[in-house]
Parts: sequence; structure tokens; C-alpha cells
Amino acid sequence: MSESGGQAQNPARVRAFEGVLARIEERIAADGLTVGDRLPGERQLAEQLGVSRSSVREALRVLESLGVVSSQVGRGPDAGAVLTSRPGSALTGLLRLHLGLATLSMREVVDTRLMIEQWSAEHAARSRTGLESMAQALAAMDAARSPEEFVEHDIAFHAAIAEASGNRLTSAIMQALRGAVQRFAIDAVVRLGDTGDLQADHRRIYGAIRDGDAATAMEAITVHLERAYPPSAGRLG
Amino acid sequence: MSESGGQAQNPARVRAFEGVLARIEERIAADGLTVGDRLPGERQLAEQLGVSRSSVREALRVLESLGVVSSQVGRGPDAGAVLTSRPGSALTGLLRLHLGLATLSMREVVDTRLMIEQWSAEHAARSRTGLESMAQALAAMDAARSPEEFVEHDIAFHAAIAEASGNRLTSAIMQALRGAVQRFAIDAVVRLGDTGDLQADHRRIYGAIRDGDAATAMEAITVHLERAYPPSAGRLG
DNA sequence: ATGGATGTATGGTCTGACCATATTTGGTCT
DNA sequence: AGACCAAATATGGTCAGACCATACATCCAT
Repeated sequence: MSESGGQAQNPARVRAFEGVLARIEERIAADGLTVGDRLPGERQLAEQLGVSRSSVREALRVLESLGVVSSQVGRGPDAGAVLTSRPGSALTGLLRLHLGLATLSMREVVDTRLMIEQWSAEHAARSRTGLESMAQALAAMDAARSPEEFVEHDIAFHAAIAEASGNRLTSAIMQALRGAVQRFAIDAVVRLGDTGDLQADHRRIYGAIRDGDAATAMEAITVHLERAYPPSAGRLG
Repeated sequence: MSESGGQAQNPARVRAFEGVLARIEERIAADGLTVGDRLPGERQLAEQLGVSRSSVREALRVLESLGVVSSQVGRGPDAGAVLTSRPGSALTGLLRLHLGLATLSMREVVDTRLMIEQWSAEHAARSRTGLESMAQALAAMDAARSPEEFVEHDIAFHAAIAEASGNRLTSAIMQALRGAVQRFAIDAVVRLGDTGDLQADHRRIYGAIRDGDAATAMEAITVHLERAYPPSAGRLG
């Protein structure tokens, strides 16, 4: 550390913050860090890695955008950069941006969602778990008095199916897809005018999962999503 | 804008770089910016948005990590922050980190990949496109003289199927999943000792897609992936 | 014990500087 | 006029040092 001048100003083939990213990843693997653990403070990290605090911050911003850390100001056990796990929110941001850039069309997102929901329903039927959450959401939808309220619990119902599949990755992807198309959900409910058909779908899906009938569960969720987002229905992308 | 002092040092409910992010997103939507367009320089952006260059840079790092922009140094038409579209690489990084954090298990990734490949094969069979790329990869695998070489073209084969599905989102997700499990692919080839069975699978998949037989394509790819990544096969996660 | 004032570590932001890179520009030589 | 080389310039990359806002930790007086 007895550099005379200071800033290393090297070729910088890899940018400083990329090095920081790599080092932090190594550290997570080597030290077996996991969700809830804290990273050293920005200043300390900068010193340890021999870079400026700005570079450390850029790396932390990347980790944050990827849903891996979360920064808290102040002091105490919860302050600083804490390892978290929010793959869903990261995916949501990613989708929103790429939709904005027209890299992806809404149709592609909706189709992908159909794929995930079919898969989730099938696996949920096999595991037959999470039935309680589904039933609760079902009842809440019955009691809903506005499209907004209905959609809120509708989201919970579908989330319960995804969770019941037992796969956190597909569940996270579905969360993200859901977030990306959410603004269309209320429109869909309003367009249909009545939620009776949707609720009938929901009950059919629920019943099939409860009975362990994977084929029916898949078919029912397909019908349901095509009702809400008709393949040819207007302006989705 | 006749602020006396300088740095606004406000409550900062939303951090400065988040504001920049929002403004850039607005700008993309409003100006209809698309892939290939350039963003203003960091210094100019900072002045326009009334924040420091550091904050602009943090926002750009986020956009870069999400695969939306790409920065080039130097001068000229290609220099600066250019809008790009690399949802795949963004997803790859996201998965790698979450796998490292044990947020996700390898089994979940492999299962998700199976879902995507099934779906892709089915849709590829319906569209019957991309056959040329598949055939090329097939021939290249025949000629491969090492596991590494074989896997390289195997990746190309599966990527061709994903592309043929016509859905850029599922294709991007599969790319990412592929990258996450890639290190196991060579192991799998070595373990099997012979690539004959794998190639037979490939030809069966190719034939089904060529003939537009969606059901067989799905079934064939399921068999294929279970051969390479047996559900009960050792240490995947 | 309790409660408030003070200390302090942490992230958030800004300023201004310099480096590395690559194009643009302009001048010089042939 | 054309080709070639040098200087100017614009851009991202990095650093150093400062100050603010926040929230817990500590200490002291009651």
C-alpha cells in the first residue's frame, strides 16, 4: 500500500467496479455468506479491495439491481449492505425496461406467463400443497367489491399456485411477469364486466389441484388465462 | 433553478440515481428511443437532471446490469452510452448470483430449463423454422472430437430450438439457464462416455420439429434432458 | 432505572481533478 | 491533391476528499 501517487490508472481492461463485483461474489462463495449477512461498509470494502469508494458503490448498485443486496443507512446491526434475495423485483425491472425498449412485446410476456402458469398448476396438482392460501384468496375474491380489490386477491391466488409448485425460480419469474402485465389485469376485469366466469375458472383450477388432477389443472388454467388475455385481444403490445 | 448554495442535500426519499433511472426510462418512452440510439454523455445528463455525475453513473451501471445500455469510451458515433438489448446476459448474472447465495438450487434451475425447452420444442414444431441452424449444429456435433467441442455445438442446437419458438423472452431465459448449468454439461457428456444416445435424441427432436409433430418433439426433449440431467443424479445443488 | 443529549458509523451526494481511449481535426510532407 | 502524422477533443473510468442525513450507541443527569 505504499503507492506513491495514488490512483492506479491501469489499463483498466476490466473496470474497477467489475473487479469489486467479482471479489464480492468470491467472498460470498468462500465465506458461505447467505441471506441476512452483512457486507463490510463501503469505505472498508474500498480499502480492502484497493479501489475508490465510487467504484464500490457502482458495484453495490449492480448487486442491488439484481436483487442480491439491500442498503440501509444509519447505524446498527441492520445498517449497511445486507445480502437479500429479491430475484422477482430484479426481473420485474428488467422486463419493464425491455418492454419499454420494445425488445419484448407484451404478447411474448403473456405467452411466457401462460407457460409458467401451466407448469405451476401441473406441479401444484402433483404436490397438492398450498391449498389453504388458494382457498383464502378464492374467498377474498368472492367478497371483493371493486376490480382493484378483485385483482389484488387474484394475484395472491396465482402466486399461491406458483409457490405450490415448489420451484422458487419459476415462482420468481411468474411474479415478475405478473408485475409486468398487472396494469392489464384490471382492464381485463373491467372489460369482462362480471367476475363470475373468472371465479368459476378459479374454482375449477382449485378443485383440480386439490384432487391431484394435473391434466385438468393445466387445461383449466389455460382456459382461464385465454379468457383474461385473449390471444387476439387488442393492444397488448 | 436559482438555488443558492449547490448540492440539494434534500430528504432524499428517493435516491438521486433512482430519479435518474426514472427520468431515463421516461425519456426512452417519450422520445421513442430504441436499440442503437445514444444517451447524452454522463456530464451532460448530470447537468440536465440536476445531479452529480456520480449519480448518473450509478444509474447507468444499473441499466447496464439489466442489459439495457452499453458504454463505450472514446469519441465518435459509437461512443457513450448506447441503448442495447441483452436481456439474456442480465438474466445470466442474476441467476449466477442467486445460485451463489443458495437462493436457488441447481435442481430448480434444471427443472425450469426442462419447462422452457419443452415449451420451445412444442412451439418450434408448430412454426417449423430455424431448421437450418439445427441441422448445422447436428452435423457439427457429429464431427466433434472432444466433449468441449460437442457441448459447444449442443448449446447451439438448443439455442436454435429456443429461437425457433419465436419468443425472445423464453429464448433469453433459456440462454440464462443454459449458462447457469453449462459447467455440468461437459461432466454429463463425460459421464455418459458416448455421445451416441445424445445424438440419437437430437435427431429425434429435429425430426419431430421438422415434421411439425409437437407432441413427439416435447416428449423427445424431455427424454433427452432427463438423460443428461437425471432427476436423481448426484450433486446438482 | 429512565430519559434526553451527544457521539459515531453508515449510506448518499457532490465537486473537481486526472487518466485512458478513440475519433476528429488540422497541418505537413510528398 | 493526396497521404500521413500530430495535436485537439470528447467520452467513459477512476480517484480523493468533503459534507449531509440517518439511525443506532453511549453517556450523563435526573
